[in-house]
Amino acid sequence: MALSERRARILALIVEDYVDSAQPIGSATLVARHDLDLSSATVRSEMAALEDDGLITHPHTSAGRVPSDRGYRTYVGSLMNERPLSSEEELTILHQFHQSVADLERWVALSASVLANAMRNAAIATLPRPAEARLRQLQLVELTGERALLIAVLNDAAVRQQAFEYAEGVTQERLTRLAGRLNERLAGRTADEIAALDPAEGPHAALEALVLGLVAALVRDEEDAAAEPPVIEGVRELLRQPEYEGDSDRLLDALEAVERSRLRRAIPDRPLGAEDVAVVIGDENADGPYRDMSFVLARYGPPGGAGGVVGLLGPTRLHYPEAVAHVRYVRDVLTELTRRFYGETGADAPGEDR
Amino acid sequence: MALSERRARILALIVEDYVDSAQPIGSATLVARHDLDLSSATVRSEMAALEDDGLITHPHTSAGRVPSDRGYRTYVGSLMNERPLSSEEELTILHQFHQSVADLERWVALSASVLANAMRNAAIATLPRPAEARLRQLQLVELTGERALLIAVLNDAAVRQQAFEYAEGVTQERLTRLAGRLNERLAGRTADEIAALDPAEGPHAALEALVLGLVAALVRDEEDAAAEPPVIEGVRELLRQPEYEGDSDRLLDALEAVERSRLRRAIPDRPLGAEDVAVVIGDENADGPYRDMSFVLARYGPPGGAGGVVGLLGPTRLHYPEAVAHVRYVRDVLTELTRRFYGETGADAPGEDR
DNA sequence: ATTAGCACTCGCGCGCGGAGAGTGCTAACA
DNA sequence: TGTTAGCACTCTCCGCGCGCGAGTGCTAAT
Repeated sequence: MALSERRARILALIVEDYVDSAQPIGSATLVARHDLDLSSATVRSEMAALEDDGLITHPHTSAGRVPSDRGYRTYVGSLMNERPLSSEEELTILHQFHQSVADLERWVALSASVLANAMRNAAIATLPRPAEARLRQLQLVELTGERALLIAVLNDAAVRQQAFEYAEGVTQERLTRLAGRLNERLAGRTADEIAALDPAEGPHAALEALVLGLVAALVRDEEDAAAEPPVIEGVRELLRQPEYEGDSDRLLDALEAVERSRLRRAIPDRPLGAEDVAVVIGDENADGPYRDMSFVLARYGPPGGAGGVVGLLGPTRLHYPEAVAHVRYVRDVLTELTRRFYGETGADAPGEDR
Repeated sequence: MALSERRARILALIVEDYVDSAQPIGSATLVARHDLDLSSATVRSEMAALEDDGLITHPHTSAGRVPSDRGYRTYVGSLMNERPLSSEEELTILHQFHQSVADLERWVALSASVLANAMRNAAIATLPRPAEARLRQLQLVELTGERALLIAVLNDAAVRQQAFEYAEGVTQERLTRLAGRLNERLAGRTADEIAALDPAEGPHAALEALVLGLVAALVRDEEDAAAEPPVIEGVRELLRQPEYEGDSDRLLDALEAVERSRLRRAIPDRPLGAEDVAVVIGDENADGPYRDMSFVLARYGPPGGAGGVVGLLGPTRLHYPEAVAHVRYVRDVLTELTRRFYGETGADAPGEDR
């Protein structure tokens, strides 16, 4: 059931007006606001048809029309045109990155912050996870006579630490020697490879086995995209949206939805394609609290390399064209920064020198 | 103007009833609920006196009485008795710590979580900061030809990292030698001492100076208690309190108040005494958003050693006796864990073996 | 197919009035 | 002199009815 051009036009106008005003849109208002060459009666009959198709609804009999989730989906899928950012907008965004220190974690948080600000909604971003985690180097530091710290540097330059205890008193010197020995055997290995290694013989076998186990666990965690919940910014922007105004219950529900541990599960774990920006609208979300919200997500990071997810979270009433454009651009910037951080020399990307 | 015993008793009852019910307390209700040997008229005249003293107020003419901030202050200062925790309550709390892994950062977050749960309000905790930060050990790891990672382990077992770039290509081997040399010179030094060191001579002088500067900055940051904002747990518990029910504006204000960067500034930086639990009530707070909230805070950590702050944040209508008792106990547990983590063998403390 | 006209619906804001909780004052009482 | 019963008074809260206005759906004319 392809929409007639006129009907599609009307749907698009309803979506756009409603996104702007957060008010149900009436036929007369629509005609007036856009100087349509139609009477309000005609628009009404088209609206009735759109409602039959399940693309818009009525809050109640005597109110204007509001897009349904399916209506937004149709709009996003085939009706909207994706207004790319102006170069000023791009510069404003780039500028914020250039002011920050050269640290991947900051950049990730900054991405969310930039998106949240630009779109006046919440934004999320996950730290980059390598496609495959390998140990780069480990170090052992004595804390007290029977307590030590294991520090592991991974191939994605992440530093993980873990304190542990052991029975016998061990000196820093012995720990350093052990670290040196282990580095030779473990550098560049994956968690599985480390776990499969033959246990050592000799006097320090117990300690060595202990450390081996810890290292394997640390490396394994690193691959697990779900390990670290995403950062979220702009929660207050989100909650200031009119959908929550004066409705404390919905507001608290939304607050529950943006809890980091909950978000970790809500983000689709199926890897997003490299190029596209995914839009998940309302009831397309599996998890309850997100049923009246939308995600606009993209994967960042070089193809096949370390990467994460960055994107927006808002009510279904989102400025989708702007949202997609912003997410796309921030993703591109972040991909380039990631690439540069890991020192791969890839093709040039949107952000120029710094 | 010392309160007569009867008047004090009435104030205490008003505070306690109001804390329980969140409803203004009328004279008749008070008499009925507590079987007072007084008529409501007598209570009314006492209430009028308490109101003259500024200890309670009227929301409006025909409503019951509500404690003022000064009323709470008087109650906390001299009227309440500090119900210590029952041993079941203590065990429940200890239990939660024992189930967690042996990691100080987790423990700190857990403390806030435990407090928030027990008191159905928000709770905060800062990571421990050493009284004096010293470098324990550093390590340099090559990332790419012109990018490396500096890892510093500090005397409080904290691990800090910082990526940096330099012009010439440098091998891991050279970095390792440099790290070894620097460790000999820098181990156990404070930021000031590191910054005051003579710059190196020779071929790697530039690189060495760069690393020295970074190390000094990292160590200095560590001493800065304000560097890392406190963790906060139980925000939703707090916002579910009746004071915010149905009032989205106040709710959003409170949400602003619990933002971590804001909390960092709100926590009194004057070091709390070792023993006491500090209660900051309503308008005793300098910062606006906290004017109708109360903190119940305590310092944890061995005296003179590494420590932080743990405590509660709620509306002024708090169960102060329980709050103080809980904060005190969690502080004691956390102090003991901190002490154990750093390997000092101090006197025994509440938590027993694990 | 489009449109003007029209009756109808329903949410929203407003004013009103009564119920209920609580106060403050006064006068009587021990 | 402190305490208490009695009473008038004050406000808030809540439900109710009502009119306004925006908007719909239908019908009949173009």
